[in-house]
Amino acid sequence: MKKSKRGHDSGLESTGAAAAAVPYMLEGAYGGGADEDYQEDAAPAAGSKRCNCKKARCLKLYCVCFAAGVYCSSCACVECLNTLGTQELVLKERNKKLQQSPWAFAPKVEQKEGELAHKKGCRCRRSRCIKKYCECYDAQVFCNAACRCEACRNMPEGGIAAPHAIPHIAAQQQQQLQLPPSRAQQQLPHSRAPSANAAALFGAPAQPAGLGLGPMAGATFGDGLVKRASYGTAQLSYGPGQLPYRAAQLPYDVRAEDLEAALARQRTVAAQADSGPSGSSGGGAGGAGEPPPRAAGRGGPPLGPGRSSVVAAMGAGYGDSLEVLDAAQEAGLGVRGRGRNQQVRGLGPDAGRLPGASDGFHPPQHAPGGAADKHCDGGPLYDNPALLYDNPAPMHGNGGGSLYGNGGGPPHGNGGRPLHGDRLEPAVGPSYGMPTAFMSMDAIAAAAQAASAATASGLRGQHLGARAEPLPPPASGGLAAPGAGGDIPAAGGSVAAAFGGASFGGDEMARAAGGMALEQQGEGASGRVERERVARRSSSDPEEDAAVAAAQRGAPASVPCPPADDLPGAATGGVATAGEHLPPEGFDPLRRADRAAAGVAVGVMAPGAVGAAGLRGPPALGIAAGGTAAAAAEAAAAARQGPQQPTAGRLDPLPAALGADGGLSQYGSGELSYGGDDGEDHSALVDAVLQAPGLLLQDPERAEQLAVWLGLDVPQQLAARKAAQILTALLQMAGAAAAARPAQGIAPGGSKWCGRRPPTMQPAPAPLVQQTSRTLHHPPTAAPEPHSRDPASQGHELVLLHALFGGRRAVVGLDLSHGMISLAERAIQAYRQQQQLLGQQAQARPAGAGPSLAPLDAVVADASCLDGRGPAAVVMSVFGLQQMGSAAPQALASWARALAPGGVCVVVLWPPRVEAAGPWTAYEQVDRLQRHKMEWESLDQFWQVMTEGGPWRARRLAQGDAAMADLRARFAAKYDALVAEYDGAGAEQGGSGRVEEGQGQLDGRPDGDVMQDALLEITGGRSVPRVFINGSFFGGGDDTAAAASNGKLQKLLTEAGAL
DNA sequence: GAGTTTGAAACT
DNA sequence: CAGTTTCAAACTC
Ligand SMILES: [Zn+2]
Ligand SMILES: [Zn+2]
Ligand SMILES: [Zn+2]
Ligand SMILES: [Zn+2]
Ligand SMILES: [Zn+2]
Ligand SMILES: [Zn+2]
Repeated sequence: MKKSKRGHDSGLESTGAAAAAVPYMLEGAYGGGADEDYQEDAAPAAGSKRCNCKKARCLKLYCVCFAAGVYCSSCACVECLNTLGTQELVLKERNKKLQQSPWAFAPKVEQKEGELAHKKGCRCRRSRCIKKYCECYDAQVFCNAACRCEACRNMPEGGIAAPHAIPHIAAQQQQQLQLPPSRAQQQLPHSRAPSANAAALFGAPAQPAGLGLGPMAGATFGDGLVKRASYGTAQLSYGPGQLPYRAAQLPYDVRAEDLEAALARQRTVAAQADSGPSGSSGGGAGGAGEPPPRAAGRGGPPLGPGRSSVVAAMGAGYGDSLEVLDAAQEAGLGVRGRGRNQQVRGLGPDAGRLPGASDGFHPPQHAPGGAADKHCDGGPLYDNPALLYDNPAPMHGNGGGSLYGNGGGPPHGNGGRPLHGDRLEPAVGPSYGMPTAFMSMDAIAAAAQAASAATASGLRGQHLGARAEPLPPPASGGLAAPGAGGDIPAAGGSVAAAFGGASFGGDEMARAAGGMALEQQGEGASGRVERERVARRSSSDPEEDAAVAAAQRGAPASVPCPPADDLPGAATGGVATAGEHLPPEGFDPLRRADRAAAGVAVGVMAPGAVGAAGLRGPPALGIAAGGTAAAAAEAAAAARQGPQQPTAGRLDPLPAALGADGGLSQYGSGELSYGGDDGEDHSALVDAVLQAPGLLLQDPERAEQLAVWLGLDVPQQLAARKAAQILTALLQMAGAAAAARPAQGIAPGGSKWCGRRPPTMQPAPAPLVQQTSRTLHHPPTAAPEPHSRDPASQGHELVLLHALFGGRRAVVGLDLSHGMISLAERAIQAYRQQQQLLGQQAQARPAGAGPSLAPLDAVVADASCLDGRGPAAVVMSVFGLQQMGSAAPQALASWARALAPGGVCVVVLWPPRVEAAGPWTAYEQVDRLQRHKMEWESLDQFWQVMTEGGPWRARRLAQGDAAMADLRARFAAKYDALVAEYDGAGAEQGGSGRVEEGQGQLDGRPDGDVMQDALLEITGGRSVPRVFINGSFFGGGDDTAAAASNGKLQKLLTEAGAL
C-alpha cells in the first residue's frame, strides 16, 4: 500500500506481487529509538509475510509486521494502525516496547557458542519442537540449553539431547545472516520455508544491501546481556510482620507410572515390614529410577489404603491426571469417582491427554459434528459445592461430619443435593483451601487410619533400629566422576528431603537444617545438647506459665543428646549401632516425649496467616479482572439481548481498545461503558448472574467444558460459554460491590488452572525460610525482625544440603511430579558442573583416586511416605505437608520415623491453624514452632482472605453465602468476646469495655491472633477444638471453656515460637 | 475454510 | 514471578 518515495530496490525482493515491506528504521539498531529516521520504504525481507491481525491493530508484538519492524502492507489486518499514516502511534508503541526491553525487536536467534540458537529458548510443552509452533523449529535452529521444552525432538542426533544443541540453519538463513556455514549444516533436519514469524525471529527484514547493515547487527546483542523483559513486578508491599505473597506456576503433573511405581515401592516396604521387622536394614534409599527397594517376596499384602499414601499424589499434583486417578483406583484406594481437571484448553481430540494416556472414562458426548469425540473427562471439580456436600468426611471425630459438609447434611444452601445428578460421583475433598480432586475425604480418612494402624504394628521403629552407615571420608575436592557414588549406600545417614518444591525456596531452610544439626553436633561433643528451648521460656503471665508447664508435662526441658555419630557434619563418621537407639516400646513419632527420648526432633515453621494480599484477595479471586473492554461490551450487549443475539449496537471497538491515556491497551480502559447513553439499571442483571445456582466460571472454555461434562445439551453448552463472558462483563460492571459480595458457587477468576496449579496465594518462601534459619540457629529473644522482601531465590535445597554436608551425605529429593524432579535435576546438574569446575581449578588432583562425593539424586517418589527410606539425618519439607490434608499427621509420622537418632525434621507449613483438624494438627506435635504474625487491616480483610483465598475457601464454596454470613456474624461476636476477655484478663484497665469490631489492640488494627482464635472457636461446635499439647488433651468442653483453652493454646504456641 | 491447538505476548 | 488472559499463527480435518 505504501508508496515508495525513494524507490530503493535492493534486488532482494522476492516477488513483485508482494508489496514492499517498509521498515521503520534506517538503522538496523533494534534497540535504537524510533524517530523520524525511519526508512519510509525499503525492500521487503525475503521472508516477510503479511499479517492477519484482528485485534492487535498491528501495534503489538503479536503482529508479525510490527514485530519485524515494518509497516503493514498488503496485509489482511483489521483496523490496522501500523501504517505510515499512523506513524506517530506506531513509533510511540514501538518506543514503549523498547523501553520495556531494549531487545524487544532484536532477533530472537543469535550466535551461541559458534552456532545459531534461539536466544531465550522455547518452552514448548506439546509440540515436541517439531512444529512451527516452536520458535526454535520455526527459526530452523536446534533447541538449546536455554530451551525448556518437553519431550523435545528438535535436537541433533534424532532427539538425543546434546550438551548444548548444535544449531543448524538453512543455507538461506546463513546467507541472510551472513554467517559462515555451520558445521552442522549437513544435518539440516528442516527443509521448509520459514514461517511468517521467522522474519521476526531473525530480526528486522533484511535491509537493502546498500545500507551496509547486515542483519547480523542483531548478533552483537544478547550474549549475556539479554535480559528477559520483565513486566511490572508490582510486588505487594508489606510491612513488618507481614509476608509477601505471590503466585506461581510449577509443573505438578503426576504420571501414572510414577504413581504406580511409588505405590509398588510402598507395597514392597509394607510387605517387608509384614514379613518381619528385621529384614531390611533401613530399606533402600532410592537410587535413580526409584525401583522398589527390594524385590521382596512377591505378592505382599494387597495394596490397600493403609499401604500407601496416595495423598501425596494430591500434594504433588492434585491428582491432576486421569491416569493418577485410575492408578489409585486400581490400587484399591477407595476412590469413588474419577474425573479430570486436566483439561487446559480446548476440547479437541487430544485435549488434556497426556502422552500415552489410556483412555478411560468417556463423558457425555458433546455436540454434533466432529465434536462427538471431544474428550472432557470430569471437569473442574474443586469449586463445586455439590461435590463438597456429597462427600462428607467422617474423619474428624467430632460428629463424624465433614467440616465442609457440616455433619454430612448441609443445613444451608441447596440442601446438598447433587446439582447435576449421579454424574457428580467424583469425590472431592477440600483440603483446606487446596483442591484435592479425585479422593473423597472418607477415602483419605480410611487411608490415613489404615496407614496409622499399619505403621503402628509393622513399620514403627524400623528405621530407628537401622544401622547407620559410616560416612565416607571427606572428598578432597572436586567431584568424582558422575555416578561414582553409585547407589546410595544402604541409606545410611542419608538426607532425605521430602520437598514440595523441587527447585523452590528452601535454601535457607536447608542451611537451617544443616546448621541446626551442626550445632547439635558441636554441642554433642560435650555429650549434651539442649533440644527443648521452648520449655525454658518464662512468662510474666503466671496462668500462662501454668499452661506451659501443663503442656510440657512429660516433655523434659532438655534431653540427653544421643551420640552424635549420625549427625550431619560429623567429620569422623561414626557408626550408630543398631539397637543402641532402638525406640522404646510403643514409640510414637507423633508424641513429643517419645521423640525426645529417641533424640528425634521435629520442627514446624508456620507462617502466621493466609496473607494480606490486599482487600481484593489473591489474584485467584480477581473477580473483575480479565476480558477486553470490547468483550465486556459484547457480553453486556449479549446479556441484554440474549445469548444468541447478535451484538449489533455494541460499543465501537476502537475507543474501547484505547486505554485511558489514549495508548493502546489490550484490556481497554477497564471501564465498561456503552456507546450511547445507556441509562439502564443493570443491577438486576448483575444479581441474576451472581446468584445463579451452580458453578459460574469466567473462563468461557472452562465453562463450556463443565457444561459438556455435566451432560448439558449443545445450546446449554454454548450458553455456558456465553454466560462466562456475561459474568465477566457483569462483574466488571458490578465492580467492587460484586467483589465484596461473591456469590455462591462462583469460582471467580477460575479459568485455566485446571491443567496446572490452581491459583492460590502463598507466602513467599524466602522470608519464612530466612526467618526460620535464624530461629534454628539462634533462637530469637525478641520479636522477629521484619521480613526481608527479597524474593525467594531459585531454590536448590538438595544441592545446598549436599554441599552443607561436605558432599558426604547422600541426599535424595522426592517428588511425585516428574516435572518438579526435572527442575531439581537441572539444579543438580548445574551444581555438578560447578563442582567439576571447582575441582579442575583446585586441580592438583591425580586422576582417579580420591574419594567420591555422596550421591545426590532427585527421584520421582511419594514424599509423604518415607517408610523404608531412613534413617535420615535430615528430613526437610517445604510447603508439602499442608497439601496432604487430613493425612498430614501420617506424613509427618512417616518423616519422623525416617529420622535417625539425632536427626532433624524441618517442615514449613502454611497456612495457620484455623481448625482443629487437618494439617494444623501438626502444630500440636512439634518440638519447636515458629509462627509468623500477620497484620490485618480489618476484620473484613481477614475474613475475606480466609474465606476467599484461604483455608475457608472450600467451606465458603460448600456452604454458601448465607452460611458464611452467619459464620461471619459469629466470628465477629466471638472476636469481640475474646478481645473483651483478654482485655479483662490482662489488666484491669478500668473497663476497656467493648471493643469495636475491627478494632484491636494496636494501631486500630485487629489482633490476628485473636481473630484466629475466634475462627478456631466457631469451627464446628463445642466439641471441635480437640486441642492437644504434647499429646495431652487440652481442649473441648463448652464454648467458654474452649475459648479459654484455645486462647491459651494460641498464645502458648506463639510464645513457644517466639520463645 | 472452519474449528482447534499452540506457545508466546500482554497484562496485573 | 509455585500467574492469567489474550492473541494470531500453526495446525487439523
Ligand atoms: Zn498485523
Ligand atoms: Zn501486517
Ligand atoms: Zn496491519
Ligand atoms: Zn520448542
Ligand atoms: Zn527450543
Ligand atoms: Zn525443544
